[in-house]
Amino acid sequence: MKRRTVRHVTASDVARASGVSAMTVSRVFSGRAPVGDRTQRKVLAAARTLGYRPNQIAQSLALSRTQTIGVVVPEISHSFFPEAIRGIEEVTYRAGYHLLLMHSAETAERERDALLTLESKRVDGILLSVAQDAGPTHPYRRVVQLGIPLVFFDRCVSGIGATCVSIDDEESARVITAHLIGHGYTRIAHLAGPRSLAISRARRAGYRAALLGAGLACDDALIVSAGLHEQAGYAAMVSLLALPVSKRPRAVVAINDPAAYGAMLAVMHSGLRVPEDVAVVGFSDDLRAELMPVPLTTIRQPAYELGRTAAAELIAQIQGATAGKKQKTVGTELVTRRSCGCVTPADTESPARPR
Amino acid sequence: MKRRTVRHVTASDVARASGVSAMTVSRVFSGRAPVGDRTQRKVLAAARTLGYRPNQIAQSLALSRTQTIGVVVPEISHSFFPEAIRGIEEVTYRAGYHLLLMHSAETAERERDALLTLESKRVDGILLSVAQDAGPTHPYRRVVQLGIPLVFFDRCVSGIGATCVSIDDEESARVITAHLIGHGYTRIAHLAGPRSLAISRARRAGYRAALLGAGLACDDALIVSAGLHEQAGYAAMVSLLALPVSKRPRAVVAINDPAAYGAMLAVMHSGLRVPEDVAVVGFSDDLRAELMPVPLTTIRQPAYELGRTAAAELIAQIQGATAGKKQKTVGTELVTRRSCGCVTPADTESPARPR
DNA sequence: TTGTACGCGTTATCAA
DNA sequence: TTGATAACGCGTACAA
Repeated sequence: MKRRTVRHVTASDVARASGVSAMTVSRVFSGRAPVGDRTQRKVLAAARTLGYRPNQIAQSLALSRTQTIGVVVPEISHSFFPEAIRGIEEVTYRAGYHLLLMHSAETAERERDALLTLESKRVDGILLSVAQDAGPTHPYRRVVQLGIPLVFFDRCVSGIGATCVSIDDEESARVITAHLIGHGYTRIAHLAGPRSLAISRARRAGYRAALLGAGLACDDALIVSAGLHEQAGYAAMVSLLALPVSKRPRAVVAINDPAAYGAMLAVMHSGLRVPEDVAVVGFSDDLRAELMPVPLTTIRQPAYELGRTAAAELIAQIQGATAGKKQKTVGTELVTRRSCGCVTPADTESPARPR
Repeated sequence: MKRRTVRHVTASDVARASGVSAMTVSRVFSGRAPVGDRTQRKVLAAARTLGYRPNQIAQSLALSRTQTIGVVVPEISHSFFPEAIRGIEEVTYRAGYHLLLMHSAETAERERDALLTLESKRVDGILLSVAQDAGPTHPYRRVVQLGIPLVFFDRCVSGIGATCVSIDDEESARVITAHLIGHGYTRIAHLAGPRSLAISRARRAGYRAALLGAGLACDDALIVSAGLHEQAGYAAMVSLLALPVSKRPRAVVAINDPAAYGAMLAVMHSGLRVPEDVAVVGFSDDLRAELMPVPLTTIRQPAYELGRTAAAELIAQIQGATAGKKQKTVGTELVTRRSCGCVTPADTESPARPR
C-alpha cells in the first residue's frame, strides 16, 4: 500500500523536530548566516534522522537561480558532441552547476523549442551548437535580450552579441590544404558543407586561401557541395570521379571526417586507390579516422577542450564577469596519416599502441 | 546600462495588460479550463506582445512535477552511452520530458551525489546505469523508498525493487562463444570484467555455459581478469601470450570491444596474426569494431533501442502504470567479421558501403 | 466563465 | 543569534 505521491521532508518538518523555526533550518543549510553552535547540531541531527534534503525547486523560485545550464546540441551520438559534453560536464560539475541536455536534431524548429523550454526552466545560462538547417529567424536574439548568458560552441552565429568558442576553421582548412600543396598536389577538390553553416564557409575560405596563396587556380568545378555525412561525401566523390580524367582531382579536402570516409569508399569502389590515385583528407579526427581502410589525415578538433573552454566562459558570464572577448578559438592540430600520401609507409605500418 | 538580473514577464503582468486576473492567464496557458473566447484572444495577444512564457520553476513547485528525468551515466563519451542517451531523448522528448544529465565517472561517490542532487531537483524519475566501482552501500534504495520511479539500464542492481532494462548478457556471451566452438576452436580464453559488475558475471557465466555445453573443459587459467578498456585488454592479452605455447589460447572472448581491441593489438605486437594465430571476439559493436585492423566479430548491443525501452518503461511508471516486469531484455545480434576466422576473405574484402 | 484566497518550500528583510 | 512575515510565480479549491 505504497502511496504514489512522493512525500518529501521539508524544512518545517526539521524545524518542528528540532524546536526551531524553518528560517533557522534554512540558515544552517545555506551556511551563510550566523547560527548558534548548539542549534546547528540540533538541526543537523534532526535533518539526518528525517532524511531532509532542501527542495531545489523552491530554492530556485526564491533565489531566481537554478544552478542549471542548458546544453543544446544538434546531434547526440556523433563522436564530437559526446566529447564536448564531457568537457562541459567536467567544468560545470566542479562549479556546482548541472546540465539540462537538449537535442535539436539539426532542425531549426526543435532548436527554437529547446531555447524556449530552457527559458521557461530558468536555466542560468545556455551553451549551444547551431543546428545545420537553422532557419532565417534567430531565436538566439530573444535569449540574449532576456539577459540569459549564451555561449555558442563549435557552430556559431555572429552578430547577436553572444560569445563564440570554436576552432579556427579557416586557418585549419588552410593548413591542411597547404599540407597537400606542399607535397606536390595541384588539382585539389573540396567537398564543401552547407552554405548555411559558418564552419562550411570558413573551411571553404581556408581551402581557397591555401590555393591562392600558393599561386594555384581555384577551379569552381572542384568545389562540390556535400552534406556532413558519409552518404553525402560518397555521392559528392562519385560526381567528382565522373569528371574527365584530365579534370579529375588528385586530392580531396573533405568538410569533415564522415564525408571523407564516404569519399574514400567511393574512390575504392570505383577501383582506384587512396592515396595513390586520389588523396583524401578530413576534418575532425573522430574515433574512426585512425581505423579507416586507409588511416585518415585530418585536423584534430579538441572537442573536450572546446567544451571546457565554452563552459568556463559561460560560467564566468553567469557570475557576472564583464563579457570578455566575443570570439575565442582553441588550437587544432594537423594529424598526418596515410590517406594524404605524404607519409612513408614505415611510419604507420604497425597499428597504434593502445592509448 | 543593461540590468544584470533577468526580469521575466509573469502571469500577473499579462493579466494587468489584458484586464483579467492572473488566474485566467494561467487557465489560458494550461488549456484545461473553460475560458471565454474573447478573453482568450485578449490574453494571448497581451502575452505575445509582452513575450510571456510560463515559469516552469513555479509550475513545478505548485504541481510537484518537473517534467524532468534524471539520467545518470558512468561515462559520457564511450560510444554506447551517447547512443543510449539518443534513444532516451527520442522517447522522452515526445512525451514532453526533459533530461538532466549526470555523470558518475564510474565512481560510487559521484553516483551517490548525482542521485541526491536529482532528488533535490525533484526529477519525476531516474534512469541509471551503474558505476563500475559502485561501493557496498546502495544509494538506490533511498530513491526507491522515496517513491521516485527508477529504472536501471544496461548495468543494473537487483534486489532493490527497481526495473532493469538490459541485454541478455549471459545468453549473448554463450552465443558468441558457441560460435567460436562451432568453428573448431577449443582452447578459448576469456578476458573477464570486474566481478563487481553484474554484466561481467553474466558474460563469464555465458562463456562457461558454452564451453560446458559443448563438453569442453573450462580452464581457469584461461580466464583473466581485465578492465573495460583498451589498456586492460592489452595487458590481459600479454599475460595470456606469456603462457607456454601448449597452454596458449587459440581464441579469446573479450568482455567488450575496447578490451578486444587492446587484445588484438597485443597479439599483433607480439608478432602473431589475428585470426590465424589467435581469434578475437568482442562485445558491444561500437563504431570502431568494423574499422579495426582486423574487423571485429562481436555482439551488437542495440544501445539506441535499449535507451528507448528504458525511457518508455520509466515514463509508464511515472504515469502510474502498476510496475510491470522487473526485468526487460532487448535482443542482441551476433555480427560476424574477420577477427574470428569464421568468414571467408571474399565476404569482407571490400570495405562496407556507407550506411 | 471569472476572481479570490491559499499553498507549494524556500529565502530576504526586518524586528526582537 | 533567532523568529515572523512577505515574496518568488503558479495552480487548486472554492465562491461569485
